[in-house]
Amino acid sequence: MSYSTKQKRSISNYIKKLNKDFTAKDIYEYFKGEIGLTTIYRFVETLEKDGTILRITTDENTTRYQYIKPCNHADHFYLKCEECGDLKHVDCKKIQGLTTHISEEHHFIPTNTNLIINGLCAKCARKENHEKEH
Amino acid sequence: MSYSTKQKRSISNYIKKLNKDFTAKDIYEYFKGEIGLTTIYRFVETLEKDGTILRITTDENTTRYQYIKPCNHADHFYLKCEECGDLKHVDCKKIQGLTTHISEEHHFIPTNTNLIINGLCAKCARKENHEKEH
DNA sequence: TTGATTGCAAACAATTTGCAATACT
DNA sequence: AGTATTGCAAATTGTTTGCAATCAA
Repeated sequence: MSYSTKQKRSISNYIKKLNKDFTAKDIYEYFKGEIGLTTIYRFVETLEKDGTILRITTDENTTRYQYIKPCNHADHFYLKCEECGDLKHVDCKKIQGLTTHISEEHHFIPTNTNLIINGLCAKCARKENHEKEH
Repeated sequence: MSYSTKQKRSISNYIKKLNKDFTAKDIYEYFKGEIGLTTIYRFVETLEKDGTILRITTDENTTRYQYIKPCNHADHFYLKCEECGDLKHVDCKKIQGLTTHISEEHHFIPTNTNLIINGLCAKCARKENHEKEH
């Protein structure tokens, strides 16, 4: 897709290359001084309506989006560290069959699936262990 | 569970009887003049950490919660209807093995797992079909 | 040239924090 | 009495709007 303005093209290219989810502010920081926040909020909104990007669930209070590659699915799997807040994306195909099966069983039409495993990431778990030793 | 203060008991009773999801402001409006917003935000946060309520996905930019009726295991598995807000609890043992596996793979120590499938429940799907016929 | 788009500044809304008053044990 | 909890006011953070300047066709 080709956009009419420099700003829109820049944002579009950036989020396509980016291999993780993002917030409006992430984009703003990247193009600091080049693109205004207002423009970003406005463009991101149209991208969402287009279906180009997807609004995803997190437990922050900021809106997170993710670019959807034409071939990939709308299911999100995360490991969320309660200590440092890190959100790790996990690719898992097995779970898809499972959720499809359960949905059918309940005559439920799924649109988007979120699996969030809350806990301690490897780094924070290690840190916590060190602290206990002293 | 019994809470030490009047405010906490009031909030707790309110959300248990309420059969839909809610925001901090919803509670505030209900107890207008009786309970301060700050108290609500603070209590709701501890309820979420407890696992008593669940933070759910919406496309508003406010945090929505839903009370979870007690169940014996720490893993939560839900079908969430985007139309009527209904939250159906599903019992599924297979998922436990799967999340354990994913966690180990990433040296992650899980505390609690949430799987939420968003979509249309049977009832709302049926209703939508009827509307299309006219 | 004319209409769409940008981006600053200000408005608005949700949430958090500091702190003094108050409630519980 | 002494600690935990409340709630106001103010601060912070995320998002939206009004509008004049700028860009694209």
